[in-house]
Amino acid sequence: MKIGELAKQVGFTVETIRYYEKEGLLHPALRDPANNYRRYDHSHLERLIFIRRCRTLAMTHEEIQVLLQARVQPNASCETINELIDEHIHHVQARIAELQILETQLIELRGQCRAAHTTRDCGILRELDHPTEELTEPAVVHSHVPGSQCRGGQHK
Amino acid sequence: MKIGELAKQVGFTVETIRYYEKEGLLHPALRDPANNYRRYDHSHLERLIFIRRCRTLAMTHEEIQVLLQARVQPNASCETINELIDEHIHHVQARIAELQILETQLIELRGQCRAAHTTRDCGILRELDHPTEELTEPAVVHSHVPGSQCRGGQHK
DNA sequence: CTTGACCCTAAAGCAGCTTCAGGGTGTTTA
DNA sequence: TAAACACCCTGAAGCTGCTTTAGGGTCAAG
Ligand SMILES: [Zn+2]
Ligand SMILES: [Zn+2]
Ligand SMILES: [Zn+2]
Ligand SMILES: [Zn+2]
Repeated sequence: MKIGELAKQVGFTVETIRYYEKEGLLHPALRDPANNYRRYDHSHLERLIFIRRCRTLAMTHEEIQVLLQARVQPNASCETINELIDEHIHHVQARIAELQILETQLIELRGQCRAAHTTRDCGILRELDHPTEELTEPAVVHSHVPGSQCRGGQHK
Repeated sequence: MKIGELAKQVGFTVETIRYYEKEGLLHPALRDPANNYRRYDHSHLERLIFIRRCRTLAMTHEEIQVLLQARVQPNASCETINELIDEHIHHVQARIAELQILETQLIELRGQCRAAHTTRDCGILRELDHPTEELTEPAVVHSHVPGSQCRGGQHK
């Protein structure tokens, strides 16, 4: 099948699939000699489904590579896999903890302004200007899983 | 004061401060005509402290710009500020919710392998290969606050 | 007068894509 | 038969918020 159909089947865009090939996550497809189009078979599809599931679980390409390796070594011990998943769970839990601290701080900050008034008298700005507690220290350390930063608003 | 001292006072690196100037978060500093070094005064310091607090709270530069604007318009209503903070709290809460779903899924996945054996028989790989439930759907939608993805391990 | 600490700029790198620019292929339809 | 349209290709740049690198000037102390 051609890349467009593959994309539809697995739920990636064609660009993403080409990107994965370039990154080495997906084996290069055979090319149709007539037009140089990529041709995919069932093994590509299975591999992409696997990758998609891993990405859905927020693994890095590096982590996924390890799992893909293990997948083609059926006689090896699965200890590596277990460790990887365990570590990854820690990554996610660490990020959750960071974000929960953030949430608390933000809600407290929000509480500094109840009624609408001029910015001059806004408790929020005041708080941001003169951090009261030493919450100046980064609640968000750079743990392995990002997600502390707030990205540009693409929600309409 | 020079950039190095300012950096020490506010806890940014000099590179970050120069970067903020280039991005328009921080007003360009006056330059010492003799050597072209940047010279900072107290207002720069205050502004940087404000920015630092906002970054600690995981706001984007865009969000911070809005707050900085409000800060220099003392007679405007602080409604904008309240809305911004409220929205930002939602960003964080949404990301926490996503990560908690992730956590649940990962722990369930981990439960597929109890004893160590060969990868051929590993329940984890099996599960990743053939997603049982339709958890194939992205638990991690791209909400405004990132943090679903797991970045390359820089923890030693 | 050299060492070391500090300052400068411009460009590239990070993760994981997405978007763009510029062009070929292939089927359908007016 | 030609235009329209959907699909394919490549390579490079853009996104976020910095950090790192390369390559160089400035200045105080020893
Ligand atoms: Zn991880
Ligand atoms: Zn207010
Ligand atoms: Zn936000
Ligand atoms: Zn196992």
